[in-house]
Amino acid sequence: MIQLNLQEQLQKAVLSLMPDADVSKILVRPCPEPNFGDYQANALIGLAKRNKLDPREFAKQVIGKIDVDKFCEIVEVAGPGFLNFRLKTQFISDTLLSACKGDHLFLSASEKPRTIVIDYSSPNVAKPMHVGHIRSTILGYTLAKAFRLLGHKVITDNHIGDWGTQFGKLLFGWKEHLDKNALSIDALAEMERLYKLVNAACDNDSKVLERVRYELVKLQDGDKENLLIWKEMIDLSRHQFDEIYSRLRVDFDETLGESFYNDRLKGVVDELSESGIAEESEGAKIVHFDSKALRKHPAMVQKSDGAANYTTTDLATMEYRENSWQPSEVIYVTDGRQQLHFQQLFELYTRWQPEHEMKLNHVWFGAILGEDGKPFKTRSGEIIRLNHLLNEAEQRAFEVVTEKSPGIEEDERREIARVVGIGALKYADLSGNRQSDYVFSWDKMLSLVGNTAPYLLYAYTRICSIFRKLDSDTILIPKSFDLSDLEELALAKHLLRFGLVLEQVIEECRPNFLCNYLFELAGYYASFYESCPVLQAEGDVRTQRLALCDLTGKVLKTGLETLGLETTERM
RNA sequence: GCGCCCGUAGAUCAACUGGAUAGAUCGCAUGGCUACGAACCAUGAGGUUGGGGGUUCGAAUCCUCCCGGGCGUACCA
Repeated sequence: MIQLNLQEQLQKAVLSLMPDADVSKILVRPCPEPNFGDYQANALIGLAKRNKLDPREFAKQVIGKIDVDKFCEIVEVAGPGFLNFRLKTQFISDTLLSACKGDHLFLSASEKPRTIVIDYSSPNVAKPMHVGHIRSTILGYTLAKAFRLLGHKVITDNHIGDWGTQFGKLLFGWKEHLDKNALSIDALAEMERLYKLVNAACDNDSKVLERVRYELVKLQDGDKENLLIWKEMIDLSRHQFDEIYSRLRVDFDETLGESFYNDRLKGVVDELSESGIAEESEGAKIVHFDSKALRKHPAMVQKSDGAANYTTTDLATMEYRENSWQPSEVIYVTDGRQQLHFQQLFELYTRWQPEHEMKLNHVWFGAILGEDGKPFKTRSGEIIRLNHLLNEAEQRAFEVVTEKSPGIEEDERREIARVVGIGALKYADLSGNRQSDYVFSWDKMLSLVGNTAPYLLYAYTRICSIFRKLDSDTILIPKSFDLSDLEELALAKHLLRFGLVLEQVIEECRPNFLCNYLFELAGYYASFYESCPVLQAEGDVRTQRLALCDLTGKVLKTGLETLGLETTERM
């Protein structure tokens, strides 16, 4: 917020000196080094050079024109022509005060709310959810929260894989090899067993393969029995998905699976053919692209057996979303291996519907690797089931809570362990750059020390602990903030940056920015907590410090909620 | 072959997209509980950012060439 004010004033000042300058890249950002100031602008150097001016001299002229007295001390020129802004304590105090009064929490909702569709999680029916699904689920949900916090309208949609060639194998397996007892114990495990069994049989028995095709065709033609089995498989799968989502506290506005679009697929292919976008090749229908990146990678919209494939389904899905919600942006959260598919899809959709104005955004993430450095694959090797992972997370957290706080009743320790364990798991996934691959490791994923959820939750419980000791009528709104201790000032300045970080999160779709921010906030709070007694302080100082604790607690809680983490008052 | 991504402290990761002395965490070393919760804090050691060349006031970041790794590359999604 303040940063944008400074930026606006700076751009005005530049324009008054250089009326036709492009000021869109004259940005203000936080200083990396507090000794230099609080915010800095460095783009003047380049601008001056391009106009053959002395950068330092130009910077001084800009300072002469800029009007930021309300917020800042004297603006300084440093180095080759940086501008350094240092906030006035009075301004920081005023901002904290208005936050205490509930006017804002260091962020402001967008004046132009956008509608955004976010597509995440998307598990496949009849396959257990495993570690590979967690990134998409957690990332997508967090992004939805962040957009909403900033005032945007979000529609989340779980595009589950409930249609496709795998059902031929599943139907055959279900009819010939189903173990009803196993199905009632763990439906997804049984369905997965059937799939693997038939999949293997197909490789060396052409009769099985024939039968599998036959079952698939019957399903596609609307055979009653096959449809019933298919529906049962979906129901059983969704039941287990919902259990996981409930444990992760993740939800969706819509769950429109692939099959929802079946009726539209033929129409899409026909339109693409009629308009000359798609053409026939070796019995299939494909689309060629002109762009350099895709020239050698045509997309297939209909297989040679006449069935549509996922490109077609995704086109129909996009059309439905555009018609239903008129979003300004559609975000797909999937792993990086699907980059080519989404490039094709986006280009193809724009050719098919040239008038659309949606921003199509593939937010991809890196692979999860096994301990051996090889990619985690569903088919080969062992899968770590999401359920198992969540159990392990809670169990580890329970052991630590029991060790650290044996005085707490077991029921409460269980609840704390749930919040801390699941939180640690989510935080581990969100705190890294989403595009990096990571090696799966129990210890790493469920670590409870260092830059992890427990560190942030612990800071929050210490704040709660202070307020538990207060009388209910204690005044929490000071007259002003002195911020005379360095730790108070550093904490206060960091609070002011909350909104900026959230903007960066939705701009880049990178929740790790928020993790970094909250980790730093907890760090500033810990330092403040060590050197600035709160309850022992007296008078105005006490009130001011209590208010700082309160604001820190609110920002921490809001930030953690945005990451999908619950908080706990004790741990 | 072509395309995309990656290589940063012993390990795991950051670095606000070209900014100032490359930062954290784990581990290691030292100090701090008769202190609002020590799941904490403070201090220290640890780097030729895979390598060479280039662009400029300034490069982990952009260009180029090597070395090493991952993924993708029309009938799975």
